Amino acid sequence: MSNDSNDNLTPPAARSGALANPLLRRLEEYTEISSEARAALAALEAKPAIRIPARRDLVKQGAAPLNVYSIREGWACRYKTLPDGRRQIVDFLIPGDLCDLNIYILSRMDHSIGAITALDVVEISREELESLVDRYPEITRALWWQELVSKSCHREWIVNVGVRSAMERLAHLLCEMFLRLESIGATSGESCDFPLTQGDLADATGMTAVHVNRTLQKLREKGLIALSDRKLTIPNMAALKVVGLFNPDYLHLERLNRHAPNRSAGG
Amino acid sequence: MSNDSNDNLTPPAARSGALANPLLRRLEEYTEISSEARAALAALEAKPAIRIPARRDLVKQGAAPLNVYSIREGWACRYKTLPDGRRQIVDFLIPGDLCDLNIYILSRMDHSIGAITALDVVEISREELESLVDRYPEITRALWWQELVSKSCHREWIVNVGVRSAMERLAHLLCEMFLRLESIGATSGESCDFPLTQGDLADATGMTAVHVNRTLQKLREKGLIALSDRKLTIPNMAALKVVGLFNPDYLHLERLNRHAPNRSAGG
DNA sequence: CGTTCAGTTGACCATGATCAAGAGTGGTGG
DNA sequence: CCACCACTCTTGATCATGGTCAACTGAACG
Repeated sequence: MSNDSNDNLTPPAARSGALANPLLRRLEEYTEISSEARAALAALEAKPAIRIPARRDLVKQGAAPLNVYSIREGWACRYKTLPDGRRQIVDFLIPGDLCDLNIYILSRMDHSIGAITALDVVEISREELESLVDRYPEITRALWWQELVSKSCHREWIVNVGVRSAMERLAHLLCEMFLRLESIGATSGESCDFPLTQGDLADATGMTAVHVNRTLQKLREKGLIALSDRKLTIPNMAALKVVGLFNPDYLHLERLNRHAPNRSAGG
Repeated sequence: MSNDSNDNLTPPAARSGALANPLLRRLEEYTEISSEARAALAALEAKPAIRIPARRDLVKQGAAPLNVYSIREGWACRYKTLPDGRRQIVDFLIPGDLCDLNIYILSRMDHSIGAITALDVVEISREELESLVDRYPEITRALWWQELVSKSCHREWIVNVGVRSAMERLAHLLCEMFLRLESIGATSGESCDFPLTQGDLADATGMTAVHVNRTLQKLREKGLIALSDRKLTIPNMAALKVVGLFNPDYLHLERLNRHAPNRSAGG
C-alpha cells in the first residue's frame, strides 16, 4: 500500500512509515535483536517525543550529560566552538542516531549538540539505558558497533578537512550524507531533503560560507548536484564519488547491504 | 626483564620502570580494577613482546583485523591515504594505547597503523580479549572509556585541522602530546622524547613539511618550544596553550587527577 | 512592512602550497 | 676507509587556494 500524502508539511517519517522506530531499525543493522529486546526498545520509542525547535541547542558544551537522546526525526549536529567564536561541526545526526553515550563516562560534555531542523527526540535516562544494556547483551553489542562506526566517521572527517580540496570536501560530505540518509530510507531515488545551509556546510568543511557558495556552483555547473530549497539531487552518484575521492568503506554499511531490501537500479 | 644500561639507546620504559605494564596502568586511570582482573592483565602483558621496526606498518588498511595490539613501548600512528598518495595521520598511539577494538565489529580496517619508532607490542587474540571482557566487567568499562576518550580526541583533531591556523595547530598538537605523555609518566620536567619528523607533523596537521618547518621556527623564536634531535621542551606550557587555544577537557584526564594522589597498593 | 537570514557576487588579499636547491647526518657496501 | 645514498631539515622564490570585506537580492515572518 502506498501512503503518499501530497502536502509537504507532513514530516518524512509520517509520510513513509519507514522511520516509525528509527533507533530499533538502526540497531538491527548491526546485530540480531531478540523479540524481548525489540519490545523493550519499542517501549522506549513509544514514549512521547520531545520537540526541539530548529537552531536550538539540545546539549551544551560543558554541561554534565544526564540523558541520552534518540533522534526520531530531524537533523542535528555535534559542534565545538573556539573562544573567539570560530565553530567546527564534527558530525551530523539524523534519525536513528543516539547522542550521547558519553553519559556513561564523561563528567562534562566536550562539545555541543545543536538542532539543525526542528527535532523530535526521545529522552532516555541513564537508568533506562543501563537496564537495557544489562538485560540485553545484543543491545550492548549494537551500541558498541554504532559508536565504533561513528568513530570511523570522525576519522574520515579528519581526512576530509585535513587533505582534501574545497570541491573534494563538499563532494565527499554530500556523498556521505546521501548514503547515510539512504540507509535509513530517507531518500527517494536520486533526491533527499537537505536542510543544511551553506553556513552549516562551511562549518562542517572548514571553509567559509562564501567559498562554499562558489564551490557548490561549480558542482552544479558540472552537473554533479542540484541543490536548492533544502532539496538535494545527485543525478550521478558515481561521478560525485570520483570528485570527492569517496570510498564508502568507512561507513561500514556492509551489514545494511545484506539486510536491506533491494532498490531498483538507476544512478 | 633485565635490560639495564646508561646509554641512551635503552628505551625509556626500561630506564624509568614506570611503564612496566602500560595497559594496566592506563585502564586503572578509568576505573577500579580488581586484583583478579589485574592479574589477568598482567599475565597478558607478560607475554613476549613483538618488536616492529620503525616506519613499518603494524596493521594495513583493508585487512581483516585479527588481533588487538597493546603498545608497550614506542610511538605509532593511525593514518589514512588517498588514492593519489596524500596522507592524513588521524591519531598518535603511545604506550598503553590499544589498537584496535575494531576487531569486534568491523570486517575490514578502514585505516592503517604505522610504527613511528620501533615498537614493542603485545598481541592479544580475539579469544583472549573476549575472555577478559566476559570475566571482568570493569575491564569492559575501562575499554569503553578509552574508546570514548579516543573518539573525543578525534573530534578535537577535526577542529584542529578544520578551523585552526598553522601555528595554532602545531601548538595544539604539541600540547596534546605532551600532556598525554605526561599522563603515562613519559616526560621529565618540561621535556620529553619526541620522535615525530616534520613530515609526520605535516601529515597530522594537514600542512606541508615546509610550512611546518617555518611555523616551528616561529614557535622557537617566541620561546614557546625547543625541539631538536627528537627532544621536545616546553618551557612555558601555559603560554603554548594560549597560542594553541588549547583546552585539555577533551582529553578527559580528570579521573587521573582524582586518583593519582591517593594511589595506594601497587603503584 | 521592517527585520532577519540565506544566498549571491565582486574586489582584494593572506595563508600556506609548490618547486627547487643545498646542508647535515647516518647507514651501507665496495 | 671512503663513496654513495637516503632522509631530514632548511631556505628562497613564486603562486594558488581560499579567506575577508562589502554590498545586494529575495524569501520568510512576526
